[in-house]
Amino acid sequence: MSAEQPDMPELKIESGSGLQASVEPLQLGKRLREIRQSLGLTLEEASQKTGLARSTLSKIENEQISPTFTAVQKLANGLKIDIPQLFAKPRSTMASGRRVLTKSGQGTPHPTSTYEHELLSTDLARKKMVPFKTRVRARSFDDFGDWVRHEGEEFLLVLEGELALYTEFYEPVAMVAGDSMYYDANMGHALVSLSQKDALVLWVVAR
Amino acid sequence: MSAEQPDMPELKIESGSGLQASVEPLQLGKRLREIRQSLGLTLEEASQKTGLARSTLSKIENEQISPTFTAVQKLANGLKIDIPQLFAKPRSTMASGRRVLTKSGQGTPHPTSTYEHELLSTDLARKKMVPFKTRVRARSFDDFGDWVRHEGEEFLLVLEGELALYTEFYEPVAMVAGDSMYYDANMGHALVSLSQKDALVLWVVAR
DNA sequence: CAATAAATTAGCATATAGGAAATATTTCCC
DNA sequence: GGGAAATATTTCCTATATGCTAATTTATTG
Repeated sequence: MSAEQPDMPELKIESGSGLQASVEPLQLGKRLREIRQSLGLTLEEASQKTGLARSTLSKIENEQISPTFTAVQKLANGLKIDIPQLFAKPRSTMASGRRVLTKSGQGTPHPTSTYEHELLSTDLARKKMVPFKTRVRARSFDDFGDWVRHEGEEFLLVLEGELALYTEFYEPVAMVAGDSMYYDANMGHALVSLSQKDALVLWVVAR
Repeated sequence: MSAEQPDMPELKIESGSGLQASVEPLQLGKRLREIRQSLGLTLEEASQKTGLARSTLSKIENEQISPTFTAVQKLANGLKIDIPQLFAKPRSTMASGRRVLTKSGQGTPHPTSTYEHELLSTDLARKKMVPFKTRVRARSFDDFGDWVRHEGEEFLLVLEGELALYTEFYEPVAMVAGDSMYYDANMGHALVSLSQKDALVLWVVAR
């Protein structure tokens, strides 16, 4: 990490987690039981599939023991589930019909020395994407202390003006309104306005 | 699924996963060491933060023992990482410095009876997001046979004109240039131009 | 090269997980 | 309801993870 002027300083672009410090009990046992039962398996069958003893499975499900990592691997392997999924919180039936409107100019402001961000759809948590409009104040690459770099992929659409996109591994490229760019955000990147007026862009980030 | 006029018929919107059956070794020890070192912690410091003995940490990192799940919890807790992340594979395509520019109007056309899509960044595979500009030809909700519905989440920004966004669980809402909307795409949705000229929007979908 | 810090290993004590079999509980059929 | 089969839980023993202390090895640094 470096980025003197990160796109979004305090805004952690994280996956679907939302809160992270939430010390949830994470009841592995209950979780496992749900999975096993949803597969229609008895302890005996699960035992055969995983190579773990019936009794061990029972104890794990009842939270009487804390399984070893190798045991967890056997579980995941035998029941055809991947480990992150095992620990991911019970995915709140991600159906939902969420919807949030942001009227023009009514986003959440987030100014920096080089960019002037307007975060969109901020009152929706657990988004896969983070959209924001940005007015590019920078007029030279030197306005940035270092490359901006972060996890994920980024889509950029120029809304107004003219600008140059600097990227770590390519020559700078000029862009005008209507042009768009898709790039890996861990590659250093930075925008510089070329027009008299600040260029305006739409940015969408996905982790 | 229903959608007589799906946003993007043949285009599979997939995440960055790609293969899934890859039976990776999942070397927890190595992973943990990376994390600890990237935090600039010594074993002793990590020990204090996690409550696990120095020697135990060493053994775990060197894969001499298979940590208990409670140990893993202490690890995750003490080092401020969440468990799924601990087990997520080291993201293969992680590095990469992909970049693709689409000049205004140079996207891939994809017309339907209600929408006129221009797909952006099409020559980049395995994207987390699928961006496209769309000219909304529909002038009435009846122009659609049924709701458009698909996996994932969708971000919508109105670029030109005026339109109404119909969604399954809400009243229709009018939007003008600059307005944006974020919604779950499995909720039925459809756009209808209200202005004389067709409205123009930017759409970004993430699975 | 010396001095120091950090990491690995060893040995031992203890807590706890894992496996096999006994016991308890539930399910289901008559 | 009773009894048998299936399923789950508990018991007991062994294997192993964890903590502690300390010794040894391996970086780091001046």
